Amino acid sequence: MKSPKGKDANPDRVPQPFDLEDFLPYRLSVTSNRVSRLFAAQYAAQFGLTIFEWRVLAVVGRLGTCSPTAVGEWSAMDKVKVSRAAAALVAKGLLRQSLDPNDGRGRLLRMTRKGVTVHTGVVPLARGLEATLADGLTKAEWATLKKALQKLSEHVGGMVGPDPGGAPD
Amino acid sequence: MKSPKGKDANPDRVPQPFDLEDFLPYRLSVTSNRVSRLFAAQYAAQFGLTIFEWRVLAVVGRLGTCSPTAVGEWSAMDKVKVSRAAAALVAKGLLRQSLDPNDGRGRLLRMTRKGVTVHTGVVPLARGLEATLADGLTKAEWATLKKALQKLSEHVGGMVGPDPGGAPD
DNA sequence: AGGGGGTAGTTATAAATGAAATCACCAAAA
DNA sequence: TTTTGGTGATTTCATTTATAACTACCCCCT
Repeated sequence: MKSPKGKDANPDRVPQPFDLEDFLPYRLSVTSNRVSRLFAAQYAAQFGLTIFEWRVLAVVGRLGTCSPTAVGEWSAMDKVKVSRAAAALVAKGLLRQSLDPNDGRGRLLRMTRKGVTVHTGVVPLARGLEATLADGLTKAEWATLKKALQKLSEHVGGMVGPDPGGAPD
Repeated sequence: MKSPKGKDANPDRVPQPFDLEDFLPYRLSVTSNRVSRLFAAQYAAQFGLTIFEWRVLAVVGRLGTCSPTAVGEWSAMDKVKVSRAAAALVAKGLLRQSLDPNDGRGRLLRMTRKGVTVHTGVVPLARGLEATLADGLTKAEWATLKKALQKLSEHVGGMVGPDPGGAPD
């Protein structure tokens, strides 16, 4: 329950009331976490994937064979997360990792047949879940939400370090 | 950099392109994390507080003397997080914890004088930072963003377990 | 040709987290 | 009054996650 019922017969609070409920960073965090948990539960239940694994799979699906670095750039994940998620996907047989013939340091990730199968299964799930989110809002609200998040993200991105991947989708 | 420059001369991607960039849960997560890191850095630098400590302080400031459970309800934090953050605040001398005279199991949290001082210092910082976020958007976008997050949060809250507090503000 | 400085990716170490166990207590029923 | 089931809060422990260190390599410069 969000706003506990009981009367607050409490005298000793500070003068200028500050409400977390109305504070955007808080709202953003709470909403993001709830959404993430919902999606994570579904990815896990239906395909045994974590959010980060799903992100990596999505990027490799999108780009085709590509480097872990590229995956990181497209998924806002740091290299450690990419490395671990990719290793997990390789272990599950959804991805293959090979050496980059053009750069001895680099690696290349590509989907296996099984990876493609899973990918084509997860994408509709993701889209479907996203659609159920959209259900709760008007078309206009949804559009503005997306745009506003994008703008906020860029605006803030300028005053903060590189993305570590953070909380899951 | 978000969209790496290089042409993708890559043939082997899946048929139906799926773009993480355009996927709301992803955008929400990335934005939330960036905002959280920005705020966390400021709270830490200026007042030596973590996000969770700040949340607890904000709630106790808002409600006055109250139980850890109440703090959890108002801050979307689970009891373990509240317990730890409260302990840290007590150690820092910003909060005092006492026994609930009406219930031997319960505890009561109240701010010390020092706690009040810090609170009245952090609140303007938080408001100021929030205002710089708002700078990046139009008034209308900001308002819709808040409303949309609220609605989304409630909409999703219905299909997911209780809030664990998750990623910081 | 052989440093020096830099990048790609992985691995190790330390700190943060969450689930479950624990402790102390309450309140209702027998 | 003792038992039983349950709640508030803390603590423990296994896992997750972040930070830092490391390995292997590239490339430019001299």
